[in-house]
Amino acid sequence: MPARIDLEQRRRDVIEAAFRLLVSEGFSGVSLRKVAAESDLNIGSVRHYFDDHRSLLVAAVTEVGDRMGARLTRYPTDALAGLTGEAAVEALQRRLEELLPIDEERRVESIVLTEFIVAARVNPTFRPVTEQMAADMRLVITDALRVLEVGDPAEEAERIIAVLGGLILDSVTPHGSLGVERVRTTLRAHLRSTLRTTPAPIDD
Amino acid sequence: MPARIDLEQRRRDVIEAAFRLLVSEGFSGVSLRKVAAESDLNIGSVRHYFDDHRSLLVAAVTEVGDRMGARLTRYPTDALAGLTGEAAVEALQRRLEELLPIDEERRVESIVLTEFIVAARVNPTFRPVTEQMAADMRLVITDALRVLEVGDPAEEAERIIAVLGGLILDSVTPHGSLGVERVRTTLRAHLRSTLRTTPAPIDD
DNA sequence: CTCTTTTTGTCACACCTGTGATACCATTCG
DNA sequence: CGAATGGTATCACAGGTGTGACAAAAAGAG
Repeated sequence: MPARIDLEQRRRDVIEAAFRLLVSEGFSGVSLRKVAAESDLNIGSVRHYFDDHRSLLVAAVTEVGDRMGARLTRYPTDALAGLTGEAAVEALQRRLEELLPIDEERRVESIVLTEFIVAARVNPTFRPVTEQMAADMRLVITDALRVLEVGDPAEEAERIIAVLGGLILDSVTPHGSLGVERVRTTLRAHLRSTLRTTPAPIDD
Repeated sequence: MPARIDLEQRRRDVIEAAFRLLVSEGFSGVSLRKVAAESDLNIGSVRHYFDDHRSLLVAAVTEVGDRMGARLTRYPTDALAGLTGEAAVEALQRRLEELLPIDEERRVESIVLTEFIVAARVNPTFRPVTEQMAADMRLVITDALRVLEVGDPAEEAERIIAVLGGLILDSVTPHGSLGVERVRTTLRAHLRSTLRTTPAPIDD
């Protein structure tokens, strides 16, 4: 059987093309014909690697989910044990910056993820992936805060998740001109306040 | 000339129908024919009140922008002057809850706004409105923090905006099962920390 | 070589979209 | 009354969509 073609690689290429379309045209711009053109393939070929339009999209959201999951677990939580003050802030900051659109690669993933999250509101097909991601994120952050001995880790994790989500949406979408530096410093400020570094200078 | 029909009211009805479609089917579900069906009108009538598909959407995003703007300026900022502690938290909380999807009306507006914000990333048509909204929000919150004599109001406003955005996205989208109560308490917790009420109970 | 299986390519179909161009109705004005 | 105008209703067209059904090509297996 002629299996010259690396099937997995081809699928990856097609998904990558879908990512580019997601970025440039948004969710509704990802049609089979456009994906075929973007990946320099015939629509017949694309349909050979993906049964459906739907299954292509599911593969795409799964891919971005996997990548985000990998970013989440890149740094072991145990390594946070014992850290305090600015060292704790920096360690946590490094972990969470993995999820922020601070470079082109992460920007693409953030956009793709955002498009799917919004699409999932109406299209239940994508919910398993987005819900799994949200659950993983909640768990990892909560655990990290617990190891760092933060009071009420669940509540503080909720706030951090909200901050992350807001920052991602703001910087990905062009309504606030929220630059990379601003995103990072805003996150850092929030982490400092969460970890109760800088003991609240009250000025009166 | 037979002007029996209240033109503005009709336009409002159509926009309301567009809102319902935005909620139930998302941005790409808002077609002229569907809007016509949803508003119990003929497509010819819809096109009589709105030249374009595009101009209908612009009218819709403008409407939601106006409503959000009204919510932002509902409470005068001056009324915050002199407030401290829990009173300040509650006052600010009440203002900001206007923007959160805490009831059905606000939920619809949040969804509509979210759909347009995401759409605006790729479709520059909607940017003027979304950018104006973001600017207004930034200004109002910054002013409020200034009146409440918070240090570095701009930076703290940025964080509050991020929290609001994240909470809205999380509660509107079904990936985290973030209930109304949880949204409110999370916001309140953040405002308490911003206004430095509850002087950080460290437990060791 | 032939056979088999993968990969590519092409039609056609039904459906939905926005839109241009109308016609028709109804009501108010002169 | 007639006429003008706001409102309603259709039709047709070009363009895009996913998909079913194929055929053609290409390359390893025997």
